[in-house]
Amino acid sequence: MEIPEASASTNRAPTLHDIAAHVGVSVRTVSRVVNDRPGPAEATRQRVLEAIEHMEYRPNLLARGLVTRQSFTLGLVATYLNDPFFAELARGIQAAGDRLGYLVYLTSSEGEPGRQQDILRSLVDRGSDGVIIFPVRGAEQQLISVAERSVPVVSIDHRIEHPRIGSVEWDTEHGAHLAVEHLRATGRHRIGMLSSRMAESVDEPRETGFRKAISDLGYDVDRAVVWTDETVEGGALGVAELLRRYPDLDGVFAYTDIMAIGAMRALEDTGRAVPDEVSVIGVDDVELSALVRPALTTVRIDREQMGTRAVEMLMRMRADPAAVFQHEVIDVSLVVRDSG
Amino acid sequence: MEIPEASASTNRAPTLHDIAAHVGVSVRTVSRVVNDRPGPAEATRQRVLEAIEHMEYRPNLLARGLVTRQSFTLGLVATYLNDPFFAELARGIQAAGDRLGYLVYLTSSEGEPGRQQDILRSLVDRGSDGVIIFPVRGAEQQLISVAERSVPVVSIDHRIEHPRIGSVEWDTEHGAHLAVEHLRATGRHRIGMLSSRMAESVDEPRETGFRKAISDLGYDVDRAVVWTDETVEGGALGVAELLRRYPDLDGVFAYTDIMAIGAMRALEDTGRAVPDEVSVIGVDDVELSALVRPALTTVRIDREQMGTRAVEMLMRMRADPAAVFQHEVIDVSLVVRDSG
DNA sequence: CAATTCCTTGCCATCGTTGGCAGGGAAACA
DNA sequence: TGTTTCCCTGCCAACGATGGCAAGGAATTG
Repeated sequence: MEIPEASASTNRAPTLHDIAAHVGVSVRTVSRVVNDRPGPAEATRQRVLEAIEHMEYRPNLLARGLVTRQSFTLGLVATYLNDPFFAELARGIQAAGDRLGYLVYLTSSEGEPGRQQDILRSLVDRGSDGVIIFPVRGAEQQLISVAERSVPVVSIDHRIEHPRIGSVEWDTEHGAHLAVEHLRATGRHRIGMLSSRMAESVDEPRETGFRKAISDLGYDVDRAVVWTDETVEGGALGVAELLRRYPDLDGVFAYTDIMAIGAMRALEDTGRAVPDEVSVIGVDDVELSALVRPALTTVRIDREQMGTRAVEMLMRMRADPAAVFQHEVIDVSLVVRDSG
Repeated sequence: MEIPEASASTNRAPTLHDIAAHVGVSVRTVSRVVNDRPGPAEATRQRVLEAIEHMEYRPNLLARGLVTRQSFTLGLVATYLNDPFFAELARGIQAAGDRLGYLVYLTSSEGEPGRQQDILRSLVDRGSDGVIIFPVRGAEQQLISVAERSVPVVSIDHRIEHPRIGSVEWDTEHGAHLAVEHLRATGRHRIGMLSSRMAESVDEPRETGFRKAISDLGYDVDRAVVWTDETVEGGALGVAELLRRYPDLDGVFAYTDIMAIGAMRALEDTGRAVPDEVSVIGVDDVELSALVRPALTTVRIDREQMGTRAVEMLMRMRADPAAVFQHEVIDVSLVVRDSG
């Protein structure tokens, strides 16, 4: 009564060694059973399996990863975690990874190159088997470093010209066309775009599509674009700037739904009715867009499909490290609701 | 010229061994420098640091974790990833973990015990240093198993009576009081509650608070509660059921904002004006709630603070595994907007 | 019955790191 | 100059798993 029982419940987890000792075979044999590899006789296999069950053995994935150089871990680097867009994308990626036994590190760069660098290092240090990333514009070199350390990288929504980096993109240039054409078909002719601050210094398909689509309208295409944050506030600020430039503004094409919603609120605050006086169209089709009033007209991009395709591409790159230049483009479609 | 240069760019990452060989010291010495431990002379330290810099050495965290039994990895098990509530919580947790050098596995149980079990195993197998979880009700035993494998567990919003499991909760019973009192103060007397399906078989503070707060209204408290999914659709379906029971319904208290929004949409669809005919109050104060129209009145629960506190508690449990019974309660407040 | 083959199993090294301990050299003391 | 002390440094084992190879035994063949 005086010696307290060793707390069996907090014991170290059993290892291959413990199972081997218990059954009376070698560690190597147990390992073969665990990995379902040929060798062990049926009788041995059964005894080992029983011990595994009974002792609640679970393989140590750190140790296994050290030898096999596979951690069954994936990294997702989003931009903003609280943007519902990424949440839905993460869901698609997680679901796809899940089927293959992968667990996902979810992180966010907050759009800062320094943070992105830290995160990428952190992922590589932990032996991630691949990285799916919404790259911060202008920090492509970081991705190249990762890829050259033999970690597959898939870039989302932004093509990077490097033989070891794949990409999955939406055809947002086409999406911009659809949006602007819809605005024009409904009689709008003073159309501005709220673009992303991240797109300011690079060619961005949504902007390109927008510029092309309004180029014949007879006013300065460049002034029709405002760069701002990809947030609700950013959208509100951006539309205020557009109104300053064009008091007769009657159509807005926003880089994301979130920005479009900010724009709608700001327009209402200045007493302009949406869509009666100004139409607003976004891009993404986040769940929220169907819930706000007026419900947002938007260019739908399929995030579940994106997640699946990105993970599949990663797996292909893993299987064949020499594979080169993979770029996939996913179709988009216009969802017409009430805002435009 | 005939022998192609070994592609330096895709070489294996350098190890302690490589650094040691390059500088001409032992692996042990390099390890000491990397970990900033006393021993190496200043001159040696400098030479090693230079080599580390020059060869771009990064420690292999799998190998380190194997020895030290620390992976600098945290697991977060949410319920639904696409619920903005969790996205904002994840953000708080990630920010807190980040400061301490931890990376976060983000996963979702989808409310299914089986999935929760798989995820927990997966996290433990990868040597996670701790788990923060929104537990599936009725599957508490799974958490206990994890805790007894010496992995700290912090449960969110649901207390589990076990010495090795901590919890961080919001005072949602008080929140329910605030909500119902506000409804009554604004003249409502036929008030129903949309509760969570997960709460059907257990005592749930929000329900308890609700029941107490309407107990003197003179109608059957039990019939005033409907259990439904924590989704937009769930909210819509639930409010339809409440209307069937009480055609003169004039107040709704929902388990979450998302459900409240679904309820608002369903009420509008039946021609009932919010808040003129029926008031709606939610719980959470997700970003979305300020954006929908009418803007949602809600019980605000602070998710950033929650994330920080949960991570801090995990660290305390790690530091002192014998620590027992930690339960923290975070205050809530009513945010009055337009819906009620 | 001896030789060959196949099936099963075990031993040893390895992955990249850290912990414990011992040893070498220089500095400090007597 | 001999001895003690204190820095530094390096060797070996360990963490928990897998890979390559060899060895033991049974089964098959000549």
